[in-house]
Amino acid sequence: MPNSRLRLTPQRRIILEELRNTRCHPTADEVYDLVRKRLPHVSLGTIYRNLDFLHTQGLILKLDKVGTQMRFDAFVDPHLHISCLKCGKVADLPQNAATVTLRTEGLTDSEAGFEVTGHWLELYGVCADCGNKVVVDK
Amino acid sequence: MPNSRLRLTPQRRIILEELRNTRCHPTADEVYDLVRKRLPHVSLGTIYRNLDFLHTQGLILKLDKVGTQMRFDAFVDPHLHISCLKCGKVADLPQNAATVTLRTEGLTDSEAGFEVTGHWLELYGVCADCGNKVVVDK
DNA sequence: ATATCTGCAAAGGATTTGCACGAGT
DNA sequence: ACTCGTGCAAATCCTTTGCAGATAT
Repeated sequence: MPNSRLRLTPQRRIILEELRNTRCHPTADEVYDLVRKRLPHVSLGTIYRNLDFLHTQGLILKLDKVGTQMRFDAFVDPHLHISCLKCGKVADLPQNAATVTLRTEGLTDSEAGFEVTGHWLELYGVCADCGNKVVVDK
Repeated sequence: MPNSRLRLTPQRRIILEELRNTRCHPTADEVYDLVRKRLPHVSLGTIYRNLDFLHTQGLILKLDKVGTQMRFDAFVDPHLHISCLKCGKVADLPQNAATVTLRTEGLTDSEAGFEVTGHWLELYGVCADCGNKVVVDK
C-alpha cells in the first residue's frame, strides 16, 4: 500500500512562506523569482507542482479567472479580488464589498437543467496607480 | 491615409452565421470545425483573427473566464453563463437568475484605492447530462 | 527498501504572429 | 495601385510531464 505521508520539504515551506509574506497575488513565475532568492537551484516545475499541491491541501487559493496567468493567494479566508484593467494587478477587497443573490428555485427548471452549486465573482476597475497615471502614449 | 473600410468577407460572414446558429458557446477550434464544413480551406489563424475582430466590433462576446479555452457567444444581450464542473459545457441563464449588489461607497477608500468599474459573475454547477450520468470509473 | 520529491528538459495546448499571396475597390 | 484579409507555418506563452537521481523514514 502507498505511504500517504506527505512531506513539508524546504521547497514547499519556502513557497508557502513567500506567499504568506505578500498580498500581491503573484503568478507562478513571480513565486519562482521569490523562491529562487532563497533556493537558487529550485526549478519552475517544482514551483508549479507545489503550488498545485498546496492548493489541493487547501493551504492556498488558485486564482484562475484573473487575467491570462494563474495567480496564488495564501490568504484563504473568504474575500473578493479586484483586478486592474490597465496593469493587471490584483488586490483584495472585503467580502462584504459585494453580495450575490441567487434565484435558484427557477434555475433547475430552466432549459439548461443545471444544478447551481457555486459562483465566482470577479470585480475589475482601475487601481490607484493607473488612475493617477498621466497617459503619455498617443 | 488608410482606408478604414472593413470588409464582410465570406469567412467573417460564415463565422458569424455559425455562431448565431448555436447556443453552445463554442471554442475557437469548434468554430473552426463548423466553418470548415462550408469553407474547407479556412485556417485556424483566420478563425482567431476574425473572432477577435467580431468581438472588437461588438458583434459577439468573448468568454475568457470559462474553463481553459475561450468561448464565443453571438447573443450579446445581457445574460449569465453557467459552466458544468464535470464536462465544461456552458449554458445560458436568464440575467435575473442572480443579482450582484456592490457597496462601492466604501471601496475607493479601501487600502486598495481601486475604482470599481465593473464585475463578472460566473456560475457553475452540474448540467443535466452529467447529473444523470452513472459513474463508471473507480 | 520504498515511496515521495526534485531538477532538468522536453512536450503540450491554446493563441498569436510573420510573411507572401489573394481579393476588393 | 493600394489596402485589407487570408492561408500556412512557425513562434510564443504558460503549464504540465517524463525521467533519473535525491531525500526522508
